[in-house]
Amino acid sequence: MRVTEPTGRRERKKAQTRQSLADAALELFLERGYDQVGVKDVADRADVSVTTLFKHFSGKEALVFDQDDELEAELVAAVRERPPGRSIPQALREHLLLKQTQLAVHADDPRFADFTRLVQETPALRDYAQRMWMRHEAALARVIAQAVGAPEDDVSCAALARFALEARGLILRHAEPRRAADEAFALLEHGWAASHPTD
Amino acid sequence: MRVTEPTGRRERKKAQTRQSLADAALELFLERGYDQVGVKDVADRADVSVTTLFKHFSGKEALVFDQDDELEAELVAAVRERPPGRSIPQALREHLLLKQTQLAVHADDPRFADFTRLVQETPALRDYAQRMWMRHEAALARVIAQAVGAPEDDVSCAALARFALEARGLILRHAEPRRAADEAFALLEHGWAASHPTD
DNA sequence: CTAAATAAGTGCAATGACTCAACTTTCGCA
DNA sequence: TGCGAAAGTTGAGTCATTGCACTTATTTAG
Repeated sequence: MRVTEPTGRRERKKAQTRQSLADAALELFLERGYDQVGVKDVADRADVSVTTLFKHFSGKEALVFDQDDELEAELVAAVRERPPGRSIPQALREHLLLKQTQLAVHADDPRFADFTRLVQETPALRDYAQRMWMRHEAALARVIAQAVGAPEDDVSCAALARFALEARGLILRHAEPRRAADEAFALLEHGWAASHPTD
Repeated sequence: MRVTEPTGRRERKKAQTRQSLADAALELFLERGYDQVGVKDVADRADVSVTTLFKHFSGKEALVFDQDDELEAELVAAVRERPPGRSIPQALREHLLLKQTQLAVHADDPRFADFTRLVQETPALRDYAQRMWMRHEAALARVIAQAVGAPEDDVSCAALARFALEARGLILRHAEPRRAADEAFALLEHGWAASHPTD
């Protein structure tokens, strides 16, 4: 009964069909556009049944985003392991910008460029991505509270967490992300500094 | 060709069926719970066809919320007609709290209490209500920008608008709304004061 | 006052995402 | 080897939402 190491052919096959589905989905969405592709089409191209598709992914939108856990870990790390002298809002601003820049860096990879364009141009996916980030609001609030020694359910920490994540949407839609981030976070940094001068 | 006064049997009938639908929906949702009621059931009780239902309401969730325009007007007014000496974040905090308190005031009306409980306990409705507020983000951002003489698309104004509306969700889920509002808005008030000392 | 324009409402079929129940196949492991 | 769990399948079904063709009532222009 091993806990680590997935071990086995079975798991590999499972991972493989999952991957086939994700690949098929991305291909089709890029070819025809998200709304022009049915769940059925994706399942067909991956050569599995629709039911199987839903055993692997919680919904149509999830076919495109395979991150989630990673995302939360990075977010928490950005706060917990921020360099000394950098405030929490600053650390969050930099983290969000970094994630944006990562996209720009891969801009030469046409796959990546097309993918981001797809997400930005499809309302359903844009919204899903935002909710995906918001899903980690609680975790972020918790780590902030820990960092400043506040109670777990402290409202200002929860507020900072939500506002910072929400700021991502603001940054995304603006042509000049850096400037947008600075202006949006100015609000949070000053406000936060007023009650937590040292963090 | 009259512009004011809707005048006419047609409009009256239309308003009536709309009302029947809203009433039927609320009754059924309270009786059985939102998810246990189909759109068909609502249409049947109001004695209209499903197609007609969708001519009156944009979706199932909309059956419960008949406000929207009013909401935006009040929000804009709260900023534009704020008493002298009160900052914009303060005005918004008070406005949101007022809307909360309005519910508490009607707490003796069992209809109202049940209604709010229904909304809070049904994820689909909770989310819809939040999106309903967020729909006025742009309008709020615009009126804030006007109030401080900033360009229409100023990022700090957009940020304040979004954060303030988003704060509503935070306030809602806390047991002590007043305190939650104070803590969440402290962030915004201090941050805003730093760059707009006089508003 | 009547006829044409307009708008409300109906019935029905279709689509598309998602679920369920009852299997069959395929591994992993004792 | 052989059993049980996990992966996958099939097929039918639910539910919100939309499009289409049609009827009926109400306006309104002439």
